[in-house]
Amino acid sequence: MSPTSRHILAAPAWPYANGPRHIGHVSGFGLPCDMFARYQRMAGHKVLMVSGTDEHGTPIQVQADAEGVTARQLADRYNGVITRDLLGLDMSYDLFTRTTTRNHYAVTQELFSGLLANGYIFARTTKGAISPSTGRTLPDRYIEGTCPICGYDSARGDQCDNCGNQLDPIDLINPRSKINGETPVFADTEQFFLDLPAFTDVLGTWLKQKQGSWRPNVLNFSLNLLDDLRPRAITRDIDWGVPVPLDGWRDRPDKRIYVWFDAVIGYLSAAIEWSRRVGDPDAWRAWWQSDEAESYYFMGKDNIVFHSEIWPAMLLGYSGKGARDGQPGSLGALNLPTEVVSSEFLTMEGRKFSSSRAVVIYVRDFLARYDVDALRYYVAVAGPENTDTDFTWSEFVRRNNDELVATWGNLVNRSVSFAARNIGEIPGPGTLTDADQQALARSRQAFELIGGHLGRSRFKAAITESMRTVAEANKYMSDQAPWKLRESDPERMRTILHVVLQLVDDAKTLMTPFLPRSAEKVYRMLGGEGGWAGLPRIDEVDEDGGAPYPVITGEYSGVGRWQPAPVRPGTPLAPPEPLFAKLDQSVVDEELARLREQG
RNA sequence: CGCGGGGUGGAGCAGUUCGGUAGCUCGCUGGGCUCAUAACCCAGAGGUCGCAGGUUCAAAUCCUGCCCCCGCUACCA
Repeated sequence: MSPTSRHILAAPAWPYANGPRHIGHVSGFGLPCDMFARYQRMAGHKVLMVSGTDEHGTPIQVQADAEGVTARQLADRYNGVITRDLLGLDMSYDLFTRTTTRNHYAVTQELFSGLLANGYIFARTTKGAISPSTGRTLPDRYIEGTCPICGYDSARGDQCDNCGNQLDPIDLINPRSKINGETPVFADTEQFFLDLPAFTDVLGTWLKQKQGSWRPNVLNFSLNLLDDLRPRAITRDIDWGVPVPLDGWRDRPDKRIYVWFDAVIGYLSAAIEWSRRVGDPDAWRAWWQSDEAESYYFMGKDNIVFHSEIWPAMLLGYSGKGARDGQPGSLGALNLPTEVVSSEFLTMEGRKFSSSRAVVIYVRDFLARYDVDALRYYVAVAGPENTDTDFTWSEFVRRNNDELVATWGNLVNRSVSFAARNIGEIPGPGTLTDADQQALARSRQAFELIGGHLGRSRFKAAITESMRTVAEANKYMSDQAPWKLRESDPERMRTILHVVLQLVDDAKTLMTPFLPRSAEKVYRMLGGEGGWAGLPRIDEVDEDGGAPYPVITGEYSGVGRWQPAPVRPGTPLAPPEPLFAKLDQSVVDEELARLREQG
């Protein structure tokens, strides 16, 4: 059974570097993407999972100003924080980098230049809001004033929250900056625009091919947007961002490429950076330019438009495939996403996550108190895969205790400790009964079934099926009751234990994409040597002697395979430590109290 | 306002594409077992699928209208 090895790009959204990650940030797309990538690697495919921190844009600039630091300093800080958050989650990035690298600047400018050369980017003068004290673009949502329609005095620049009407900030009565209260100036400003309407037909043809394979929340939404594509400004009056690569613009301190334009390019630039770091500068092409290559993008529902319309339009335009055709840029033609996988949102105890209102649990705080696999299990089984879901501490404790500990943790514990105390090693099989054969066959069949779910990003179905497989192993052990045979039939007892431990070993493999760290423990428990799950690490790197920065990377090839592996009779066994910690009910009250204190 | 997603036993969800006596996990009740982190195994109770109509021999599943929650609506990311 040697499936054709495919090249699979796993592309999780880039976290914005304005603060530490909370579990809402990572539950929708980060962890699911990691589960997907881990499965695909185990299935024998060549996976490239790249991402990084998204560090440009107005919010970081504003926050930096407020703290009296530079945008660069703020980005450095949160790049470090987020990198550690994601490492703690065992996210198996081949490269987790950032958007403030020279490489990323160069790739962004190349995409810009290619789109410009093909006529898909044009300059236009528009009237925009400018902060008089800084000269920077003041985005609509940073402006408030009195609604010209209903008179509400805290209308936002783009919409009135009172009457619901869409607004233009220039129409607001007494407009003011939400940043510092000053009155914005509406001035003519020249910006570059991406000609999205030039891609309406190509995008429509492409999206319609995805009927039946993409989740409906992405596809229906994206198809609908096609009717109203308009040119989108891709530069801003700001000094924090990628410079516009044109004479007369390059050195201007007041014009930069818009953060979203450069952020999505990160998927490509990070792949290129990874290639250089592994010493094979063209390696990225296998994931971006081969007809057979596949790419899967994971994000929250608020980012669908950037991944299903804008980024594909950029890829098409750069490749010379829009309404005006053109030539591919110097990198060559680039592939469109195979699939855009969007999650819905996680809420927290019935409310939206909000750092400012302290409705939040940060990844680092969570991991300081609980197992990473307890969180990964919760996200897999109860995450916002198809609908918004609510994280509650009581549900977390229940899922941990009554499902993860009771079912999987206990199977490992009862089987390994029984075998360790009564035999001391993995016993060999005697004659297998029908029940034995059947249990082993069911376990083998689970690989295809669960693998199918994982390959289609159906994580909830996959983990549920995995747990069902574990429950069947528990039932097999109960039915066979080896503890009754210690005196009467030790040979039969050894056979049963052999089968049970084989089931445990299989289940460990099935659990690896979801719960890599505990799978690693079970692997060792059963005598495995070397690495199994492939855990990431942080390296300090730099570019040509520039300032060092941390990246997540790791060696994930040659680790566990998605197939049963025979246990080795004779392997010594020791009574195990519990795989997962059972949580006391008081955890719920403590965490709720902590939330109240913060809020 | 428009568009998209969701509204299924106590809790959390699947099922709705191709309509046919409502399914999973947990909890609950009763029983069993004792290898195991009072974990494991068996049996049972519990819902008519947001609301109101309609189509059909038959609807959670199709059609119409309405209500509620979430997101997007393009210079927040």
